[in-house]
Amino acid sequence: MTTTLEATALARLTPLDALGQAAECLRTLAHPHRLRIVQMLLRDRYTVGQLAVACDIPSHMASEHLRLMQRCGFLRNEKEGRKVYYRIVETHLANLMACIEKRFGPAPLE
Amino acid sequence: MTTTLEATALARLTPLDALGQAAECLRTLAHPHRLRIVQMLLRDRYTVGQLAVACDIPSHMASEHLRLMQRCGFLRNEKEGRKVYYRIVETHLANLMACIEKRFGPAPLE
DNA sequence: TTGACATATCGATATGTTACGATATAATTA
DNA sequence: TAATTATATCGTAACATATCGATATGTCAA
Repeated sequence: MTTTLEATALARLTPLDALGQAAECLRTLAHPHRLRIVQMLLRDRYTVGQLAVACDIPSHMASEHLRLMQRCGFLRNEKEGRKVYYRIVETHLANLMACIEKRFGPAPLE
Repeated sequence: MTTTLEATALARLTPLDALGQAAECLRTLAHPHRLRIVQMLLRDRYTVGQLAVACDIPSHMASEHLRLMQRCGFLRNEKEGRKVYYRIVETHLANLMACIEKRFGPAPLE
């Protein structure tokens, strides 16, 4: 290849290892049920069971989705009796979700 | 489960099939080399070979990444001789990438 | 203390993704 | 025409992910 890139063209690019972290977060987010869960948790906190009902999945699957997102630093949980409430702690998720909603329709009947 | 959700809590949520499309797009984006490619293409158009050099990958892999993103509607290509230039056509990618850069560091030395 | 409930974990299986080498196509140059 | 360059495709092996049923743990209520 004769192709060489100007130094200026490569400047100001996010380093690859940071993009690797970003990719991991995006992969974690890239699931319809997890997106719904995030969308709900951006409005309020919910229990595993409530989220499972809203996604129409068994609660042990909701639990697994929540575990993945918690491992990514998106969520934190609060035990209350035998229920476990989850809520968003990663503040950037609101912006990201807003982007997604702008593209894919936020909710019908704006 | 005793849990029932208020109608209002479920209102204004993006329907699951739209979230499925969103998830597919996010999965396509969720790769460090593809993120770098998108970041570069948001600044200018580049050939397969140039992108391959920037990502330090063989050009047939860059080609594959570009194919995936084109299939998602993110990119379009323009043949010029034996070179093929790619550019962004999905306008929402700029916003999304801005979100990602805000979280993971856009580029060193702002 | 027993039974029901809410959540979490485990192991197995199915499916999807990534990267690679080999090869193909198409355009350019010698 | 033959060799070279740029890109694309194919088959495949390694690896990751999703889902499921079964089971475990912790909490509450009768």
